[in-house]
Amino acid sequence: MTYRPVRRESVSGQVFAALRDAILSGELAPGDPLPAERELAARFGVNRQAVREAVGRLAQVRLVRVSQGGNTRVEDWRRTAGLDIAAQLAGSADRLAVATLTRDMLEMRAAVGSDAARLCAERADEPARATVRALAEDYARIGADLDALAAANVELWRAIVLGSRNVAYLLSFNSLVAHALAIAPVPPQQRTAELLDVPGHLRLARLVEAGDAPGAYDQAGALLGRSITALDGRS
Amino acid sequence: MTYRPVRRESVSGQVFAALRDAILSGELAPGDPLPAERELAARFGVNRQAVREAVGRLAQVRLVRVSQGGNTRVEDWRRTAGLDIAAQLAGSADRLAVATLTRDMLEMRAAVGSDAARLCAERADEPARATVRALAEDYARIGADLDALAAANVELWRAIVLGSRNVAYLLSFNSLVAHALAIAPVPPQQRTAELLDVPGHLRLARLVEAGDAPGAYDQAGALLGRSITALDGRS
DNA sequence: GTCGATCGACTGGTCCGACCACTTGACCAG
DNA sequence: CTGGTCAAGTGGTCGGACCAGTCGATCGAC
Repeated sequence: MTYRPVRRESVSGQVFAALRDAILSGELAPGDPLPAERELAARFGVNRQAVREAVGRLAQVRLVRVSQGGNTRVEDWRRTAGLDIAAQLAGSADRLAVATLTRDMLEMRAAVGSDAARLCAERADEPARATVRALAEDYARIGADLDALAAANVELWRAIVLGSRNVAYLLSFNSLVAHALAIAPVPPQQRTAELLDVPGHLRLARLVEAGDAPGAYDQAGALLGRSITALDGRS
Repeated sequence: MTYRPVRRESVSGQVFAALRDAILSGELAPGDPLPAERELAARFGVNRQAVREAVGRLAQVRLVRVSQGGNTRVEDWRRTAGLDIAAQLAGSADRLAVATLTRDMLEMRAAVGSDAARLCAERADEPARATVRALAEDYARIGADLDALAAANVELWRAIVLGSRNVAYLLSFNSLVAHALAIAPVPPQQRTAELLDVPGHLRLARLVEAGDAPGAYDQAGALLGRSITALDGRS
């Protein structure tokens, strides 16, 4: 048998998850007041502090809005929540399938990634270009191990995004990576075509290093687009 | 004189802000252990609960990682943090200028927005298309009031992003909008050219409604790119 | 001396019960 | 109708206690 880490979640974490799911699933509709903290504490059978921590985290991701004296109200996550809750949308959201979510992430990755490659070719400094080149060469040395390729792929792309000198892209990239791990492990078999295209990645690195912005943009789009079409079939 | 809301921030909010700034500014380096909660409470002169709430929020945005028994350690926000902290990077981050951050946001908006327009033209259902059309017509009726245009612009784009049926884009859009409000009010004078191009927005809406994906993509890119170049000059 | 178990100090996690600060709405006087 | 008062309810803070893990120093067996 395989040994996996024992499930060990803090009380406040469980409360957070429960409320989050209730909100994302629509059970608690936008505008609804959350039950009072004291009541939630009683209902969950935990201390009020635990509830407060959970609510604080919910507020941090803008799933609720608290106001002293007044009620804590459920926000409309479609209008307020940020990319960081995407992963947690998988099971809980209305009828949102994992496949759809994955497709969405891949699409965004393609849009952001190719523009980052363009900017990287345009304004990365020398060290950054060298890093991209080195990581691309590492990538080429790996072989056919899909998991290793996926890991190295993340590092290569991180270097490209860093080279783009665009913080927004960098932070989005972090979210996408984090969620890719959180959701279904981004079916690597669906990324086979992309990951195994070693020459394509080398070419991308060369274009970036040469400062060929349009070329890098196109090549990045070609690479990243592959996994999307691989995933299509319903849509 | 103008009356603005009195500044009123909760204790835990202040602690959160202080620690966040210390991390984003590099004062607390990645890997560093955070002082113990009890000590932070003493140093800030607040109760430990307040500290705990602040730390919980920091963990939620992945600026720190807590582990029972062990120390709470500072994460490398460049590798872990999500888009939601972007706004708060403005003053605190290393040497990150507001102008750069704004440019980054605009660039991302352009990349995401134009692809969203493409997808919206491709797979929005009828009601969604009708909404886009209606909002574009509203937009055209506003006139030269830049603030009103900016507000209507957000709604129009929200409809387009919704029509794209891509949740990742939707959530990113939320973050971008939220932060645009948080940072410098996105110098509207730098968006003048974009905002005042009413025919351009109407054309975009028509292309979306007609299902012309490439056309919508190009038109969106043209509109959104304008504010970036308007902001350039150093770069 | 090396290895391993033990133990204690320290850190985060939870709980209790109390009080403060604020909002809301009912009520009442003008 | 207006404005003020008041009580109830809600979030915010406090302190002090104890539980539950981690980590390193210590000490015994080999």
